[in-house]
Amino acid sequence: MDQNPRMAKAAPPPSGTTQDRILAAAEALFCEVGFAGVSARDVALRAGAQKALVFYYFHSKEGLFEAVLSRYYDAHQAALAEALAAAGTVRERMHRLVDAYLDFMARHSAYARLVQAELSNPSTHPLVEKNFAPLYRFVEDALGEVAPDEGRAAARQLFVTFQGAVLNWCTYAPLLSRVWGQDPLAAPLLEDRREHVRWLVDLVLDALERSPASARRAAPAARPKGGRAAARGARSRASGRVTPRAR
Amino acid sequence: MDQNPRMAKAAPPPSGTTQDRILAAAEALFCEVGFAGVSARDVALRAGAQKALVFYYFHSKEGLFEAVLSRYYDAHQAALAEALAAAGTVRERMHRLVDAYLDFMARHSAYARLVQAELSNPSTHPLVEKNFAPLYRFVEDALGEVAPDEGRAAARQLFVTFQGAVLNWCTYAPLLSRVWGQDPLAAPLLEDRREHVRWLVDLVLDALERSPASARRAAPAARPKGGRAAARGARSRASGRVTPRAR
DNA sequence: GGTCCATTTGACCGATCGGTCAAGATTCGT
DNA sequence: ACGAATCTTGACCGATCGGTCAAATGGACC
Repeated sequence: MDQNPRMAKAAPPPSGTTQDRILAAAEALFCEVGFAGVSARDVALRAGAQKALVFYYFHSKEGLFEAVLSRYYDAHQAALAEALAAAGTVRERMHRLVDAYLDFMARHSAYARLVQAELSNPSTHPLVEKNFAPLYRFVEDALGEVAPDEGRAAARQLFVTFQGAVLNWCTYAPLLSRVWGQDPLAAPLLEDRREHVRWLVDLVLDALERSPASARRAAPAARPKGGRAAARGARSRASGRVTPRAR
Repeated sequence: MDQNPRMAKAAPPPSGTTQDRILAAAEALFCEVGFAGVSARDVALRAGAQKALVFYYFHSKEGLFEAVLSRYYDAHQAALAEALAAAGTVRERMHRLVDAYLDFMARHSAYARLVQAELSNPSTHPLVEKNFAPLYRFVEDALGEVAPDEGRAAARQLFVTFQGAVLNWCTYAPLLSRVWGQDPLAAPLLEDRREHVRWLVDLVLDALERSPASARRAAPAARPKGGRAAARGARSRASGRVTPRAR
């Protein structure tokens, strides 16, 4: 009886402050079993701390979740910003963006699954939205360089498509792994995926370069037609911006 | 968390047997708040039944979840099968498949979100896998008509890409709706999405027809080259394996 | 010494959870 | 009409949940 060593404590050595250890434990646990599946007692146990300390430092379970989420989104946005910062042709920068996204998601697939999981929970997805919105605007700005505002190749369409092409490979990995008998996030299959997404990006960019007007065909009303990037830049407020566009 | 969705108790539609009413209530609740967020008491309350009846008919909460899941997957697979059944060129059938998928997911976006949510839960995703696997093989067989087995345009790559392009539009709808100020699942935006996915399908099919060899470039070994669908059918019937990898 | 303040502890609370049970009510074959 | 099988009820169980609290620690400054 007594304390069963079945629950991995993983970090009983006093690495970092108590607050950091709780945050790290919560991070791991939320990703493993989702928000509802984690109890404050579990978090404290893995952090080698007392349950009450969870509430002392983070006030509530939702506060803890929020802390974990924003830490992740910061890393997420930083990874994408770095990929977009360097110079190069539009095509090179798109490839870098998609590469960085794939690498980040493959490394943090549990986090990606967590976010997708909480999407269905109406009480927690305001938290997700708060982090998602600036990230979306950031990427949409980047896509606005190559894609029109409306029509069947609009920036928002490409965003969802490329985002889904990369993300679902990672979030569906546990399922696909069983169906295929191989891990989609391990070296051979992950590189296959990278090849595919790059191929897809090139396909779309070729089509956009070949006939930029036809891609916009489905858009009915003529729009005021200011500089597209300028209009878009004005829309995204100054606060959320991370990297000024270098072209 | 919040007790908003709990208050839906009185005036249960006397339609159907008690078992059906419980199943319908569970369906709605699981989609609203996920597996962990639903209690047997909630289900019984909404169904206008007694809590013990949930366990009488479905043995456990997981049994109830399994019943809900398989009912949904049956409808899902039926929708896709109908789209693939009719005759036509490969391109027409691919368009119909994607259309049917988009329509089904737009109508059942809550279900799509539920499935994605439970993907992160290792204790429930065997249940999801049991339903996902045959559906995957079914669609992969269809894709095998147009796509090679390996390389950057392999059937499995296209599956994840198109599936993600359609599905994420629906599962991310609550988030995108707030960012855009419009509902992605309502008429105007949903048709925009359909245009985009059709455009994307054409882009890929054109590329595959133009140079079927180059798409397969990354695949080194020459394969026996029997009828692709036949070989795939035999393979998937025989065992869980889909494609032996040579690299 | 003493005092202040952030940190830590362990016991405690009410509510809710999934699941069981024995006994009543209803339906049905005969 | 009668017993058997099926369905329904409400009370009940042990466990766990998020969250609180008063008291104990321990170091920093005077």
